[in-house]
Amino acid sequence: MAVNESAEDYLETILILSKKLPVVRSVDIATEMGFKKSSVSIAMKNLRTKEHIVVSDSGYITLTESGREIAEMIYERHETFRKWLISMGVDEHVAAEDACKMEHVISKESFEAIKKNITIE
Amino acid sequence: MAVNESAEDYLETILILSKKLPVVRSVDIATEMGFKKSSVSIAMKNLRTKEHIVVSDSGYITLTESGREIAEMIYERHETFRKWLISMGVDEHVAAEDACKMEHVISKESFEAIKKNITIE
DNA sequence: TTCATGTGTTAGTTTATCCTAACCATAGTT
DNA sequence: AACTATGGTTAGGATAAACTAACACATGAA
Repeated sequence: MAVNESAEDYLETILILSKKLPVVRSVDIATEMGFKKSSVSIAMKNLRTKEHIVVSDSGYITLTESGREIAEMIYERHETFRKWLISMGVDEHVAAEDACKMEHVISKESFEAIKKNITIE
Repeated sequence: MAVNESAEDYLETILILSKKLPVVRSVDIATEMGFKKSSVSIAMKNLRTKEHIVVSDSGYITLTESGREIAEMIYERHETFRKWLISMGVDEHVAAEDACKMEHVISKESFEAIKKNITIE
């Protein structure tokens, strides 16, 4: 179940894209993340072998149970940190960037403690 | 002046060690961080060429002005996050670990906002 | 003096991610 | 049918940061 930071980012991006696109393809991920399609291709191969995603014959990517779990965990952290920082007056762009990094490095225990203790707005 | 995460960790460790040891050597850093001495040797070479440290003939390491600045910034963040997490009930060990990661990834702007808004204790 | 220990360095390896470049397949257009 | 664009894959390169292994050097003890 353990994944590295890079894989977490890809999974989160797939989740976000699946909210706004009818289907998610490698090239969509590459565009969104600003990576080359070759990099995404290899990352998808890894996620596939770890069974965090399934890829259809047409190249449509969907999260598996485990992939979705990771993606949603990361996404929740992202949104929590981002909104919290913004509510304290941090620039929106900076807040999103910092949230994007903090979301990966924090333990479950610390995140739960923070979530319980902070007030947004 | 920009340094990467790894270099920041080394500088912070040198600062911490200099508070509790009469002199700081490569091997002390290796022991503290759990790295091999060869890794530390190379890291010290980099810090030396960037003039963040000075190494005496006997191998004693001291921070330069710029090195100390970085180390103290990181250390302040570390202590702020660590104490804050502990004050919210997070296990001491986990708090230290998470602080050690958060300290590197956050922007100055976000850190100042957090520092202003959190209450420790 | 010889030998073990402690410290530091160097060379070369590993792993993780990114990259460029080249290629293949499909589908739509002329 | 031939061309072109789109999307995916593969091979190979770059970089960063750790590693192992081997060696140099100094010092203190047998």
